[in-house]
Amino acid sequence: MVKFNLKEIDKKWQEHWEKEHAFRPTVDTKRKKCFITVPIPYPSGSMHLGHLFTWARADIYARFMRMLDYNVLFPQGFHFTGGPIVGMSEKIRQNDPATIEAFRKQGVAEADLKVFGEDPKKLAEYFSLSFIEDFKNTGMSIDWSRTFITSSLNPYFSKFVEWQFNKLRSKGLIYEGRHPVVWCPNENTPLGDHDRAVGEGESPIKFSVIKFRSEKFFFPVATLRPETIFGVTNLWVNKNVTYCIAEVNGNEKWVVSEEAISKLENQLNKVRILDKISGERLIGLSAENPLTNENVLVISADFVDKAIGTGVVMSVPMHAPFDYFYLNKIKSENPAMYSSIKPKKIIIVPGQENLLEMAIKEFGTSDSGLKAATKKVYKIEFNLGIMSDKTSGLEGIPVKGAEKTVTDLLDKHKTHESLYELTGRVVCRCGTEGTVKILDKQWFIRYSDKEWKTKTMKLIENLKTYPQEIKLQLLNTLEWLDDKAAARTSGLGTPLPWDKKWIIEPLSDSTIYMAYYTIADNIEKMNIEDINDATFDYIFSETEKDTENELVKEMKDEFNYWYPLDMRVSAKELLQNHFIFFLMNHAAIFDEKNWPRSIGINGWLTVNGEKLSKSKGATLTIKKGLEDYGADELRMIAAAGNGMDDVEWDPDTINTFEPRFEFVAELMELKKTFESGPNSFDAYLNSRLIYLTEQTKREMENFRYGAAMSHSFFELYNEIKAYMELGGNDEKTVRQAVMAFIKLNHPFFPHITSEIYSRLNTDGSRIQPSWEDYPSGIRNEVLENEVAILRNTIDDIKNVLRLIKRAPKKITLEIAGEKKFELYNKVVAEARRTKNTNEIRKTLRTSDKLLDKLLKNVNRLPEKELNGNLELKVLEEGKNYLEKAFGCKVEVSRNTENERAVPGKPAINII
RNA sequence: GCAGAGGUAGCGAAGCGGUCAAACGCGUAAGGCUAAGGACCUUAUGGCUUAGGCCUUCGUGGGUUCGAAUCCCACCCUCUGCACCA
Repeated sequence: MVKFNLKEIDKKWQEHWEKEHAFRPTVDTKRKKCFITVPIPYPSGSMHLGHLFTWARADIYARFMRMLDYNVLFPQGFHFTGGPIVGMSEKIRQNDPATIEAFRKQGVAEADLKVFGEDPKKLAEYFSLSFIEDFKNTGMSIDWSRTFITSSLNPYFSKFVEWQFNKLRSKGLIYEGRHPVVWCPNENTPLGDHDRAVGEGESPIKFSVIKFRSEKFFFPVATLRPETIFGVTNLWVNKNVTYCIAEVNGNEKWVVSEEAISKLENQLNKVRILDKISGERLIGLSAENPLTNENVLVISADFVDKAIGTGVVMSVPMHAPFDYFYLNKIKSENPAMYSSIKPKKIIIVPGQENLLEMAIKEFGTSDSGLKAATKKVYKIEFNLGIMSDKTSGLEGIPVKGAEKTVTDLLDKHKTHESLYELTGRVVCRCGTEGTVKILDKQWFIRYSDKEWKTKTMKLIENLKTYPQEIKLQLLNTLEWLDDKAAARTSGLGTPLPWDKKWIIEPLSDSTIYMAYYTIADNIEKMNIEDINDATFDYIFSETEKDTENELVKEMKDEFNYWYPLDMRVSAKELLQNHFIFFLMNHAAIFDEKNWPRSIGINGWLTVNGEKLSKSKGATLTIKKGLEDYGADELRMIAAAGNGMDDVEWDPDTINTFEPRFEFVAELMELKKTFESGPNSFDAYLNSRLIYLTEQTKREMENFRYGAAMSHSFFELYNEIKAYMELGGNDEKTVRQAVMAFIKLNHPFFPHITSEIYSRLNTDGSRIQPSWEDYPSGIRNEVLENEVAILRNTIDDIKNVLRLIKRAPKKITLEIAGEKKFELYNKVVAEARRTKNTNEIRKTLRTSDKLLDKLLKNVNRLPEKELNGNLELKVLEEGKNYLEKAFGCKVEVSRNTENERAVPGKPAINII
């Protein structure tokens, strides 16, 4: 019995690799190279099974490429840039129970916790080291001599990022501008999705503010549909709301709700409150529509919300259900005063003339009903509506285009501003209501740049993507990609070189660092003061200026050898943010020959139906996993899926790992019992080996490890077992099959395969398996068919025995005569061409019972012709197995007469 | 809302025009092996069937084809991303 001590084997080989520097490649221009990366993790917690899924895939790729004799570089750094690490440290210092509990759960000692609270850097370092340990313990073939951290904590890396940003700026791809963000007024910081207690996904939306002039001041109304200004019949205020009269930007007096004041201020307006006035007192005033110059009345309505917009609303009854309903209401309440107000229809939807009335009928006049009606009316009018003849000059143009025309017109009259509102309620984790703030003098990367996008499109077209579909998604993302704020005022990171109060934010400083790996070890040997933009220009560009500095020369050589990046592996959530920036920045900064070659994207891992997010993952850490399982066993996780779908990983699968390897290893120890004397089953197994090797390789190359492993691990194992069972007993064949098993599975399970390989490969010619001598050649498909027939026959016998419910005394198998095989093979040949039975009948021009039978199930015919003599031989050789399995005498013969004997289906007689 | 991916047996997951009642794995059941449990081995696992057969299935409803899990159309449902956030 072979028994493996997996823990010992893991340790043995990990130490071996470490000692040999097995994964620390050097520049060797004679060899083909392969450069692989996975996005740098943010070390704010422990590595969990979700991480392992992605990294195992990268490592399998790395090991596979090494077996194909590539010089493989697979380095790994850590991302310190950003806010959360600092935030966590802060929370620990404040004794936040939830945060502290989360760290304790991951096994962090109290003394360490204390240190985390004092210094965020220590926290990040702690988890970086923890990651490295987990990577090593799971057998990741990472070159640790090139690891680095980001942010100003690593001045060398900061120099590199400064070079990148200076470069982008010099190409005109960075500019200073303003930008609305969701803002926490308490913490004075932008509120990202992760910082919110309520309102994930909500964002600022731009309202038009149109100013209606009245005698003493302006009524600024906020609207999402400025084109409806032609249909305004009145303005709405709320009599129960307190309004402010305020001087805005020095020269105009506006009437707005009290709540609107801080919004205006946050959005870069200078506001001075002059007076406060009850909504009641605004009723009855009139104001001038800036486009139509009509005077409209100010009326009170309860639905006007002081917190939305300016607290002043324009009423467009024919296109807004709220306005329609409330106007009718006050008209009926006070006809004398308001009956003269006549709604105007300014948008026509062909075929839906009574759209608004129908919508109100459909949803009712409750608040929620009117809301639903509004949604419907807006949507239909926006998409299908056409401006009517009551819209001086805009008649006939679609609503879709009218908005811009109207705002342009209003701008010309200087009666239009804008105001951002949130698409929904946002509450900060600190409990404060979020709001919109416009950040001034913010730095942007011009990702909207047409020329840049075109260049990137070219890059993406030449990029190999696994799976294929993600290329389309990248191109689509490129289309809507807009400018991105590149810096913030808090968190770790590298300051902008020309404006040091800004810190470059994490998604922007992590776009080209893969190039940094090629120099990461050497650059730290330099004096930091000697490094400047010229150094990097020299290293990373084509220019062949000479330099005295040998070290810099070496870095240039390293870069030239290793770049471009051959493969980048990640989970799908990074595709439309990190990956697109990564590609765009490469297009901008590097020469075309250094653009990335391929990317591999995987889905999310679920375990027992649960997604492994950061919080859930805390309970499924690698450290916990390694307590129960060997490294290779955990690595079976890579088989969990092939494409971008979320994949469920079933830990029970692990149970099948050890017995299979034990069985395979045992085969070699038992070799003395093998008699030599190859038979059909040897040729059969060889043929299957060739097939499964081809399949495995193909799936490996396509980055489909689930499929690859199912061939290399499960199917191959089954084939070897079937071979033994049917009576194969040739030592050479078994050895070859075992070797194939070891080799094909080496990328997945490097420890145990190395162990078995080293035991088998006693001449010591090779330390690590290679694909150089994997089984190859031409398959014997006819033989494969015939063995399949033997197996089907076995099934059929069992089937029959079950039916007759008694033990057989004797079984005879009669194989069809040669004539039948001739006809059969003719049909098979025809069926390859067409499966149309009438056509086959026509070409063969024979009528025969057998032909009828075959044509009845055309689609069950094999691809290849059968051979009667071979069928006889295979069944003869399977006789031993049959006799043993069924416990009776078995006879195999050829019988031309037996009606039931059909090629591929011998007649079975049970006595 | 926009963009992309997907819905297959008890579960996970292959298959992407014809050897498809559907690979492979897990689970479950029976038998073997065990002092026993685990592991392991054998068999079964859509339904019916006393001779290898038949019938019904691949989100729902249509369509194309000699033939559809696979192609087309519509609908329902799920997942991912949508930016200052790693």
